[in-house]
Amino acid sequence: MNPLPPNPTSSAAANAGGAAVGAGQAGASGASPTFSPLYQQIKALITQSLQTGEWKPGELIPSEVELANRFKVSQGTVRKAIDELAAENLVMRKQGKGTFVSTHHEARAHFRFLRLMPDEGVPHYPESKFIEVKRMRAPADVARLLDLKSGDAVIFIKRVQSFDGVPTIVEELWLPGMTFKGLTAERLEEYKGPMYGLFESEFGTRMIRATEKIRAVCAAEEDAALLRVAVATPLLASERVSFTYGDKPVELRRGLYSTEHHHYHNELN
Amino acid sequence: MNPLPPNPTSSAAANAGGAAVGAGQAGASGASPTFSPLYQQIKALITQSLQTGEWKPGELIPSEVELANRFKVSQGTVRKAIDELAAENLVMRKQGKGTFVSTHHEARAHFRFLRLMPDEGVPHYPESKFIEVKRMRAPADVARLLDLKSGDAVIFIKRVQSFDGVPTIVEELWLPGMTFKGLTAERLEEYKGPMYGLFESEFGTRMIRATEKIRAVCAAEEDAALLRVAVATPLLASERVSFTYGDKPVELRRGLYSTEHHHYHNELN
DNA sequence: AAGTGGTCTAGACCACTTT
DNA sequence: AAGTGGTCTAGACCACTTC
Repeated sequence: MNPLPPNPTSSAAANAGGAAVGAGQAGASGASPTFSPLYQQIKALITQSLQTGEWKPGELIPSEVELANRFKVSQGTVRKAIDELAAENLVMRKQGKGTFVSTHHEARAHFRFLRLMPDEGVPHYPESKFIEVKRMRAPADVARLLDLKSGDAVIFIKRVQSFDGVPTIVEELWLPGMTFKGLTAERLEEYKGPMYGLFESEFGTRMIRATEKIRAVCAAEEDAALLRVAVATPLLASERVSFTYGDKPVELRRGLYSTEHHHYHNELN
Repeated sequence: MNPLPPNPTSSAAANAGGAAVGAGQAGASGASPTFSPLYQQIKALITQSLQTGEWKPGELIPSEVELANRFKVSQGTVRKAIDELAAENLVMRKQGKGTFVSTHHEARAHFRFLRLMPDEGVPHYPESKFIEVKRMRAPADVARLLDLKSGDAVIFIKRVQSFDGVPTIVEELWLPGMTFKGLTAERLEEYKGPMYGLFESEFGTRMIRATEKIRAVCAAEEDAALLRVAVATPLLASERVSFTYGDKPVELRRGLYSTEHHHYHNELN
């Protein structure tokens, strides 16, 4: 679209040759209502290819030189676009090898969204036990957070996670039924590794960021039993909404964390 | 130091003119044990000027062109150094105006380290009531976290913070006595604004990052009274260590947060 | 008009990885 | 040797702010 116009408007700087990208600028002279820098346009195009699956998680994307040729911009401009994507953890650069699409199938990815750390020793990967998996209609609060209509189909999951055999997390998840059609208890149980890896590989949905709200609560009877703690033990209550491309919410997760031997870790910059 | 040598080693690339910076390279030919990129060396030099107070919080630092001339490198190299400093919140760039040293005397800085948000409405700035301010000897655990020796002089502060008149946070702070010599209850009470602003202006110590550990606990009698909640109410317990330049720990803060009307907010990327 | 940071280009060489 | 990302330079123009 908009291929190689004279481009008289005040947009890209020394873009002498004329560019194959020109998303932000209307054809009219003078007025440029929605201007955005070239590298942002390139970044959007690359993100689009990530979203559509042209390059899949774990795969190598084209080199900077190749992308520069494709988009008819300089390598430096592509570099700046990829720099931002790397900062957002959408891709990973490896010197000498290339740039790879990020994936949740990695040890280091496991603790990107789970900030619960053991008080002593290195973090281990938790073991999951599923309590319940069912389809249901979204309650009003769930629907609101997932950008659905009240009563829309959702998948509900309840599970307990244990570290070294010690039950530590009990959590409930709600997923949009449309996006995760065909997700069953069997597939969850037979799948080894993080749930986000399953979502990514089997349902083409990659979580790229999340917001979390945390409070302190008292353990109710049922949760206390699952975590094997006394009733009224104080627990961390986390409500997490995860987003995929386009800031679309695709998971609501409400967890109760026992902080007997673990703590929630955060870095403030 | 090391001014304008022929610089035959394999360090900076097209650094044709010879550089005024050459920190990483020993004069010997061949071996370069602790090589670091030019822009990292520039970044370190700028950080040093921030630390020594050559440019004070809130002030304008020299322009990119000026710094490029001073360090005898290109503007692009200075730019990359400043880019990283801006990403770490040590400086703030403002197009057309210049680059400013970050300061805690800003509305937006107040909630950089305090992630407790009201469930409804916009965050207000809390009111402080000091319960206790005294000098003491550092207990072993405090000394360890502040990189002091057990028994070293520390300043202890206990206070309650209220939002819109509702007591919400009770916290205890420990500060190295050497760094904050002369800090008294009077100065704390007469000072309006965030404590980090006081530390920055009066003691020349700027907090630049922090790590936080959070757990859930039950309110003990004394804390319950201060927060006006029932005994055994679940509270968030935060332990925060703040660092200044050179990753030097200079504050330990243990806080109890009531999550009746507030929650701890976090963004996961 | 002059100065600042922001974007873009073109070309060079370096460090690392693979062939 | 060839290809990749990483660093560095030099020069241009743009958007924004101040004089």
